[in-house]
Amino acid sequence: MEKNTSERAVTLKDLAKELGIHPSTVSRVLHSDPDSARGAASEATAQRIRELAAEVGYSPDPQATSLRTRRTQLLGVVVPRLSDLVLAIMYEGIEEAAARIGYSAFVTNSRDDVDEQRRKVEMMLARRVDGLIIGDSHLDGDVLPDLRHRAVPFVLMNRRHPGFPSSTCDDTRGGELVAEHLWDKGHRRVCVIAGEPYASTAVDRTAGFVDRWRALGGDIPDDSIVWSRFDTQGGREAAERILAAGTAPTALFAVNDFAAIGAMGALRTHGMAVGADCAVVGYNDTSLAAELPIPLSSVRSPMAEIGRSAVRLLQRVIRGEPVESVRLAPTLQVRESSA
Amino acid sequence: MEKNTSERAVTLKDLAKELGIHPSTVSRVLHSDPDSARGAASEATAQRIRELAAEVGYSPDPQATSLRTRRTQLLGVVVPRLSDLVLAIMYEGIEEAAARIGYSAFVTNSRDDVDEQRRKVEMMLARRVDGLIIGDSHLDGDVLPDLRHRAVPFVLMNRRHPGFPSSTCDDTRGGELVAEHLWDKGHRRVCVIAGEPYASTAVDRTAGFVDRWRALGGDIPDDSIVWSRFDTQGGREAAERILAAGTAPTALFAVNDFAAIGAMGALRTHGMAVGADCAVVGYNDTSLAAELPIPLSSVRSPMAEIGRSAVRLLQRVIRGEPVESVRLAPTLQVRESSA
DNA sequence: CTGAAAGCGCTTACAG
DNA sequence: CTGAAAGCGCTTACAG
Repeated sequence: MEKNTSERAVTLKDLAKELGIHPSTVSRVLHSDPDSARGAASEATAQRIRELAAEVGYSPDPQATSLRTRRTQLLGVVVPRLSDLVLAIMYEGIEEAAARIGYSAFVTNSRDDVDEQRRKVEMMLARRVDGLIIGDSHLDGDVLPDLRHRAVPFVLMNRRHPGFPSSTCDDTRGGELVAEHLWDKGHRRVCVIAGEPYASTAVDRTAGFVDRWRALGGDIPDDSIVWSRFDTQGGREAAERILAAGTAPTALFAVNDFAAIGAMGALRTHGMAVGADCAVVGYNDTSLAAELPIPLSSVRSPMAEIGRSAVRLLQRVIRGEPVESVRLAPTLQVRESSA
Repeated sequence: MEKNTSERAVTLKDLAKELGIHPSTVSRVLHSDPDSARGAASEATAQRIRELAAEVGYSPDPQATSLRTRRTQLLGVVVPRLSDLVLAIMYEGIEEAAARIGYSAFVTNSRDDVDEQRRKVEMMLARRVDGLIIGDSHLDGDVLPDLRHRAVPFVLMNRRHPGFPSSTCDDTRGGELVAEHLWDKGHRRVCVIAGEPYASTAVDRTAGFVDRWRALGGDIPDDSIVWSRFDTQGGREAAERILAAGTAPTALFAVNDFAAIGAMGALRTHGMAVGADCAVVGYNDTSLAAELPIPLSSVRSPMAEIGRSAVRLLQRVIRGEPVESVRLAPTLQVRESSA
């Protein structure tokens, strides 16, 4: 039998015919793990089968296998956008963890649009994924109860939602860390570039900061909290609004590194020196933060681990085991922007 | 028939039984497009079928369909890493263009490692994708001839390789644009942060710059070209090497925005003002460039369009039609960093 | 216009 | 230890 280079892939039947045995025997051998022959076939037969399979590069047709077993070994992942570095890193964690347990990850962008999210989820289900990792959950979203009602195995990632299992950073704690740091540095007039109000990440980081700030005795009026897009431009616009509003703060907390970078740009435009005139702290400690011309202080969240942990969580859900949400601890990296 | 909320999905057979007709009739109707009944069934029957299908939310099992048709409607995409913003944006273009023609995109990271690349390609083929978009081609790579020999439909994206169809930016032209710009601004002592020598993007951008520079009458010794990683840290390290080497250049061309940002950091560390003391130009014009504290000049490449174009190219390859590589035109965005 | 049959490539009880 | 059969959910010639 030649190594296969033609159109048609080698099938179980081809192997069986070549060896003069029944396809079911080949199947049995190839699906029990090598050491435990488990009565699948005699060791001699098993060896002949495995040798031939390796020689011709046999790879079972996953469509046929799925049709029979009712499992696709596919994990669907829905994120707002992979061009958000934070989600891209989490996805790398997902891909790695999924591969380790025999799944492939299948990812799609929803642009943080609820209609698109619903369409993409349906697309994933139409593809018959074994489970779903939702990375774009909205606090007011209604797709989750529907998924639960349809008994679809799923977990949330990055953003949490009360009542559903999730793998996230402890964003409340992250906000607290920033409040403590800026308070210690003597800042008393601070503003928060808070992100999108529909995302738990934004809400929790902001709430963690504000609550801790007030507990420390600080004052922070509501109009010091400016909701914004998560990206660089959103951060710049939010900072512009803050600086236009009157007395400039001595420190800014942006709940996202990219928003923080945008804010740094706005400060410079207004002739203010980042660090000296106004401290800036970001969130996620993306690889850029440490390398910026003025290195950015940032809350480090274990992004890849959040992705890996989501996979482990989902695996338990698929198996019907009880699960507990995971909230991973953040740490603060202090750099020149707020030193 | 109730809307399906149980474990088992509704099948063609279920629909047929409910309507008292044969499954093959249901299949025929559901697969011819609505307006052209094309003798699939009487209009009356067709209508009943479509209504019931919509009512119960029938979605055909793609595994069963694939097994029968020998097509998965899956496009495999291999990229170095989605956490590289450039690839993430290209992937968004791929996803959109693929959906438009009835395919789903299935993406994986290879970390720019040749072994990993081979593994990931094999994984994609084992999943029986209908075609492959290779975004991590190495100039010295040998996986491409093997793929061609096995008659796998594939195209390259972002990085080209002589003899294989690709969708890329005209990187040579991009390098030329930068040379012309810096020359016009009066710079005569320039260095190139050149990226990885195995990537055609790096090689072409650098060659385009150098060749044009010399054609303009400029001098650029070989040790002014410093190979580097594509990321921020790689750019910083390269710039450090350049600054340590002796006479500082008056301009730096980094073949990647992130490398350019790292270089800006290194300049600042050495007390040099970006723009005033040393111009910096990047490549790709990622969303960050315009929003940086010192806005970065950058060659704009049509990233999403490169992805979309790769899909169209691949579709032609899958159909067995002749294809021509696509090289999309770049434009230069001049900003404060080199104004 | 519609039905009946075969078969895509697997897995999995069930015999023997 | 191995074979034979059934069936997962589709599509597609082939009849009539």
